[in-house]
Amino acid sequence: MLDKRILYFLAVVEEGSFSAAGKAHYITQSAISQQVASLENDLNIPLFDRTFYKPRLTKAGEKYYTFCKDILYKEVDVLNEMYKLANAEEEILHIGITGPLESKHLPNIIVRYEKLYPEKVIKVTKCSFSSGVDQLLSGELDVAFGISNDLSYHTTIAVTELIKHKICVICSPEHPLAECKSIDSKELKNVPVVSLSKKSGPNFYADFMRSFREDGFTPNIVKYVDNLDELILDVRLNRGIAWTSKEVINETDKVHILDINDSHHGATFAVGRRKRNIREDVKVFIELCSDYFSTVS
Amino acid sequence: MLDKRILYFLAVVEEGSFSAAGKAHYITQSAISQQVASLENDLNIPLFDRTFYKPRLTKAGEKYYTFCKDILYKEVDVLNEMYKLANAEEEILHIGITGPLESKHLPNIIVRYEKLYPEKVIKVTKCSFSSGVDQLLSGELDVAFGISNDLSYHTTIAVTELIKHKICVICSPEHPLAECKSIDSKELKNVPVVSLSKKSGPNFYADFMRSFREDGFTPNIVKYVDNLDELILDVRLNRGIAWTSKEVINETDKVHILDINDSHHGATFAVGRRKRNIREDVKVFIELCSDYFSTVS
DNA sequence: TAAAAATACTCCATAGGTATTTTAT
DNA sequence: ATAAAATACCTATGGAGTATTTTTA
Repeated sequence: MLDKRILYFLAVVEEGSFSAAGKAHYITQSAISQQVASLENDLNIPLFDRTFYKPRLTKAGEKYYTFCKDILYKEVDVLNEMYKLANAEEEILHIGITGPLESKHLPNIIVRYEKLYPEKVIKVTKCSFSSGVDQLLSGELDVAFGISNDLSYHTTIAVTELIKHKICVICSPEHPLAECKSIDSKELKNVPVVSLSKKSGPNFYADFMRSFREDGFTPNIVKYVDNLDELILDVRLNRGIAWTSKEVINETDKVHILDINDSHHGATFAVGRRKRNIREDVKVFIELCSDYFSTVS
Repeated sequence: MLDKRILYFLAVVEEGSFSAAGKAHYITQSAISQQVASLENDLNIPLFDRTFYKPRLTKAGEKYYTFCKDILYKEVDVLNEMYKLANAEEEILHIGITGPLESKHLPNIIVRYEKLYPEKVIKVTKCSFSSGVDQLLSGELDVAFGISNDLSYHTTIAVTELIKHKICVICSPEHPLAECKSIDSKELKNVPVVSLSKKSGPNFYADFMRSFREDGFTPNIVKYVDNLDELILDVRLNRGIAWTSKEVINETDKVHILDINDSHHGATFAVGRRKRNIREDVKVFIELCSDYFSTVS
């Protein structure tokens, strides 16, 4: 995409005169004269020797002609490559996961997705509730699983809720509470608690604390951790009890699960994407998630 | 000299936003938006992903950015080279010669010219009166020696007269006229004549024939030749007599020279250049010729 | 709240046209 | 005599500004 004046210049060279160049571009000789003169003026170098009947390239003009033609030829190739790039769909689907729920169910969803998009490559990244959101916003991730509240906090993220977590309390088998099957919230008032940190999900955390207020007490939090694996480990080591959901606990975790009778705690497992991400396969992936989880619960 | 829109595009990439690009070019964000959009529209390829707060290059956009930057870098070099070419003077002086007068005197003029322009290269070309003019007009020659009348025939040629030819008739030593030192024109009425052809100099020829009419008779031309060497040869071979000038005849030509008492024949030796050839050294060269011949005669 | 981009609308700078002169062929 | 280029002058298109809305951060 060269300056129009250069295209006129090239036409003068190729047509042999300003008038002929004008005809070739369906404009007047006058316009060609003016524009080429303006080009020469900007370059501060004469391109034509006008002392003959028809204009002749100066040596500088010859150099410029070669240079410009070369650009035009190369531009054709570049534009072709660009056209291919523009029409080639992104071949990677970047998925962010946060915990064991994804580990359990994601393979089933991916199998369906790959049937629809066999040429796509899937890259899965482990992240926290908050880093998942950040990476959605920055474009590093196409979809991120997590807690509905954290995903919903950003207006640019479209959230699709998948299943409601069944909130429970877990404790070490050595913990006194390991005797019970269920318990009332108030009885947990002074019990040492391990919690996910604010950093790992600001909204999850705010929600968590609000729920305690609604339950009518302030928890005795003795330790903060940044992810679920650490949380479960600390519970097993009997550092405290923890609020979590039944869905994320496995047999192998060797922790005791207590139902809570009157809790305001709650969380919804969801998947998010940037609203303005227009990729069709991303939307389809989320539909697949939605369909899958509707049959699971 | 790329399209202005491309410079805006590059600025958006480098400044990181349309507004910043506007500031960099002292125009509004609106203008940048419009022009970049117009560029994308012409290319029919999006250059930016506008779904984020700030624009991000698409893959095609990255390719285009690299391509355009590359052109800009190369253009700097090309313009430098062009600037040198534009300011470098032409190093060759093309001189056209027609006969022995130049062979005799040109070396003396060239010596003076070379003192003034030691870096110039001189190229000498033998030509006829008419081809000398043609080559002046086409630019192949910078200066051409010849007959004033032929040079003057073209309004675009500046003619500088050098010396008037002393017209004489030459004949073979075996010719009856070889007895005489001078002769009246009318006595040559029926004598066989060799003449330079019309082709070798249309105006010289027309002039030649007009002079005969003024002398009062039509010459008995038996042969036409295209240059002086052939003319002298034919005279020596006694094919006929010939009108020429004393200045172009040497001892070694072994022809007899007759003065003519009442001839209207005449010719002026001159040097011509294209009027619009603005080279200083060409003008100086002709001044040197003029000065030189003013001292010779 | 602030900053960015798009867009509708407006204005004017300049690309292009008209008419004429000059010059080359 | 013809065709070309330059130039003065004029017209109108499109580049740039203003104001506003929408969106992101």
